Amino acid sequence: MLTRTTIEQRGRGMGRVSGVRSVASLIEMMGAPMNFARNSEIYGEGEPADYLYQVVSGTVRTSKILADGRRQIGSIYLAGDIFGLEVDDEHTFSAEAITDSRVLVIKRSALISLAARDSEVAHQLWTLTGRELARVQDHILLLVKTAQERVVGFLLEMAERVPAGDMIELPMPRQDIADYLGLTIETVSRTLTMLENDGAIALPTSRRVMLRKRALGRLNA
Amino acid sequence: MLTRTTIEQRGRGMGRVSGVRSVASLIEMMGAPMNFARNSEIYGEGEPADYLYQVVSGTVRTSKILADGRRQIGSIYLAGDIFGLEVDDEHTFSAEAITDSRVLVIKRSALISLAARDSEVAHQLWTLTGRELARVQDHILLLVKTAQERVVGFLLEMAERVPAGDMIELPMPRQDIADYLGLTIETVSRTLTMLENDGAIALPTSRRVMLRKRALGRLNA
DNA sequence: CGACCATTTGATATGGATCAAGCGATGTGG
DNA sequence: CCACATCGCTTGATCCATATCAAATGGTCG
Repeated sequence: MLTRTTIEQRGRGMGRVSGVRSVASLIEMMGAPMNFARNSEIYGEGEPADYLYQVVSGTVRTSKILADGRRQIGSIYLAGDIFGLEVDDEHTFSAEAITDSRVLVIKRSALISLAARDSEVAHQLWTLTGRELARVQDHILLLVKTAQERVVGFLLEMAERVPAGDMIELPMPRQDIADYLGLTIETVSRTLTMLENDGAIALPTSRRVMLRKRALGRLNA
Repeated sequence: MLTRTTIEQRGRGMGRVSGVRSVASLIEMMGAPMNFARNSEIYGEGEPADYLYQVVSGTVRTSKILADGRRQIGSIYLAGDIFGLEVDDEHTFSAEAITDSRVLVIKRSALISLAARDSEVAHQLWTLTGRELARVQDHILLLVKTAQERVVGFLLEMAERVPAGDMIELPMPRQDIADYLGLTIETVSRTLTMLENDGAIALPTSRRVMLRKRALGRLNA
């Protein structure tokens, strides 16, 4: 865990930055790198949302534990994705590294005060939140479908997001897929074997999936 | 349906407005009133998102039809709520009036250009999108629970949002509740009668619900 | 009163959860 | 280098919550 001091040092002086207005490039220029081991917490639910994060490598999830102990995964972030941005001052979900991950961290207050002066930055913050909203809305649509449709939807989403061809490497174990889709690991597993039997995918290893998009598209009601 | 001309006329001159920076009050001052009959469309999925809306009276839903014909309701808007704000240029859901409704309409482009000059307005737009995000995230948590928990969650949400005591008037028929919760009307109906039998609610009419919050809270895992 | 629509109630079917066991890869200690 | 423990995944058997199909009831408006 990086110390607060280090982050402040790197975050300092943002007011002087000029001509750079993409939040992503601000993070890339001034973010402090931090490493998180598999399953370690990046921030907790209810904690003050003091930082904004960008995934450099690895995979991150946000999640919430329900009263009955079940866990719901809200979002999944892959390399390049920005997460942890809140409009309120508190994180509404917690965030954990799914695999060993490297992220860049930048102070939220610095961005917000920059946004007050620079309308381009303000627009970017808005856009980031809007993208998040769009993803969550898509997620809702997934959650009301059948198990097969959820799994197919998940695979197609991953195929879009990991820059690869038809062979994708799942960035997470079955349990995380299940908690993202609101299913059990057994159902996820069975559904994948079913898809394999139907020739819609191939599973050379449990983490590698060969997608036959034509067939999947047909199953993706 | 109000003509475009009328809306443009009222929307004109926003640049001259000064000292008023809440989006809600901008809409109230300059919005054009429109009326929509029960079940009529306010805007369609995929249409350009040229306007922003505020409910004056009535109830509005946003929805999407899934490939199999089922309908998912994304959000519900009551008097005072702002809806239709998009970061992209297109509406991702359609919006319909659940009951006869009156809404105020304002041009999105006017707000966006105002936001470019006025950081307070920019911050407001961001906040509105952030609130929407928070609601959708809560909605996701509802959708992975049992039928009883979903219905209880819905009732408690309504109790918070309609300014009333323990007796609330449901602003929508069973079918809309079902489509919001990802259930069938039969399950919603049965669950309500069950809650009544358990003494957690009373149902003097199908639209009026007397909430015994103590009991409901206990059921709301 | 009668027609229509929303809601409730009933009977049955089924998709996914649960409980349980087996399997295959990875890693560790002897 | 092999035996064994561990962990993630798959497969199997059964159960149960909710969907589906069907009919009855109730409330509203002409």
